[in-house]
Amino acid sequence: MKIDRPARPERATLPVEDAGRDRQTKADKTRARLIQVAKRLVQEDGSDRVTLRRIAAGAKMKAGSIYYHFDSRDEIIRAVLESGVGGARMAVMQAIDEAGPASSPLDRLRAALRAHLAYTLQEHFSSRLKAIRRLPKRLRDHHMKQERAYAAIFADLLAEAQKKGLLRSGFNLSVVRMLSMGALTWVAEWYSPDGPLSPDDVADELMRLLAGGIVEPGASPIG
Amino acid sequence: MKIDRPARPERATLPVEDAGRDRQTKADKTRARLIQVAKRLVQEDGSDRVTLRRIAAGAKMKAGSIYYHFDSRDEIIRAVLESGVGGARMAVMQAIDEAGPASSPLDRLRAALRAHLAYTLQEHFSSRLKAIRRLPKRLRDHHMKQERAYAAIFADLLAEAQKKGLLRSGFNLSVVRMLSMGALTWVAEWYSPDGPLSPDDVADELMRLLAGGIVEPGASPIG
DNA sequence: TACACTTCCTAACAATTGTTAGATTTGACG
DNA sequence: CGTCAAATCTAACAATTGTTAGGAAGTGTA
Repeated sequence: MKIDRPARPERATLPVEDAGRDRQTKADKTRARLIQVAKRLVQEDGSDRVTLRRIAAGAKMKAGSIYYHFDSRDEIIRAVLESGVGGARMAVMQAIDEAGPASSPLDRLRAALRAHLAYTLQEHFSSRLKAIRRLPKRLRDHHMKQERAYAAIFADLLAEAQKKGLLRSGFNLSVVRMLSMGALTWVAEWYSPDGPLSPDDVADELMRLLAGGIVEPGASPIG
Repeated sequence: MKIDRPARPERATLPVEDAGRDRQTKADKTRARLIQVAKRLVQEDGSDRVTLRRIAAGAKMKAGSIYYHFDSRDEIIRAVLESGVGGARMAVMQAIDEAGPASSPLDRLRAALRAHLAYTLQEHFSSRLKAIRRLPKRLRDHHMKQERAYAAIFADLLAEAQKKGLLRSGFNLSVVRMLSMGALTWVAEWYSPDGPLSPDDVADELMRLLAGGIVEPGASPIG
């Protein structure tokens, strides 16, 4: 369908979110707006189902005009993914920073889990976008890189806690981390803002689980 | 695009999987084969991306012929969903039965979690299909019914354990259940059969987590 | 004013989709 | 064999998709 690409307005793929201080000015805002609209649509309906014409409509443009800002549909989706994981990363790291370096790794972990879940539910991201295998392969690689960096945050917290002797032995922390992240990622599929639970409640419930389990000590020694 | 439906070969929507004993005979097999092919395709690429022409090709037919067996594409997807959740349900219930009624609820829970994960990884279902919100609304309702019945299995096990005094108090078992199921559901996104871990290993790790948590007793009392 | 550059639109294209009507094949039974 | 229904195919349809070429506005500079 497409074979070659002719000359096109060059446009450095800048971080989109934090536009530093040297404002490239003017309607790079349009680019940001397009990403924002695409983001919302992807959140609502999944990365498939999102068409260029719907994005354009949401940004009060016509579909063809998008190609002035992006080279292809894939690049919009990539930008959306980037914005999503990047945002979560920043939110989590900020939460960790706010806990302070003197805090316990477990407290920082709780803060991180809270931030992660809050962002996930607010932006409704993980459940829709992290289904990486569903993405066309071309988008997968770049996205998984970011995903790994994000996962490393939590891995570091767990490793730190272990190093300080706060954790029981016999656990595969990598598995524990992925189980935990999966549990939180999946929250978006069942959580209702109208219910009695706040996102922090859910995160804390997981943290309690990690802390001591649900089983009464003494009952059924497993593992 | 479509407004009305003319007469069409009637075909009772039979359970598809267990064809009882009164074999409606003959190429209802074709229907089953179509579902099977669709199932595989959905597993591989997600319920979008699966086209009638690909299903037909996989079943060595032409796209138009599918309409002899199904009224629409939606009905194929629905059949696939039904087959998926139904299969998981049967696998889990069988695992529970095999544990025996004399077993501890926690042992039955472990068996159920194992069976759930095994089915999930084998059929690669949850990660692809349970993203219910992504489904067109018409398919959602019926599927969520089945999903609720499936979730009830695990809810019952937890409730039973609680009734027998095996669980610590202060937990929202509903949340715990959904966190746990989410954790397992998400395994399909990161699990690799080539790695050192078996599905049962992962399920057991979660069970250990539920049992006693990862935190050394005495460190950082949370909640 | 005119010029040049940026931004967007119009109008189409080729491809693919779900779907359908009608013809054709298959297979069992007389 | 012939007959009739079941099962599949052929060939198209309307709609929608990503994409593109070329033109039309907008916006500032000389």
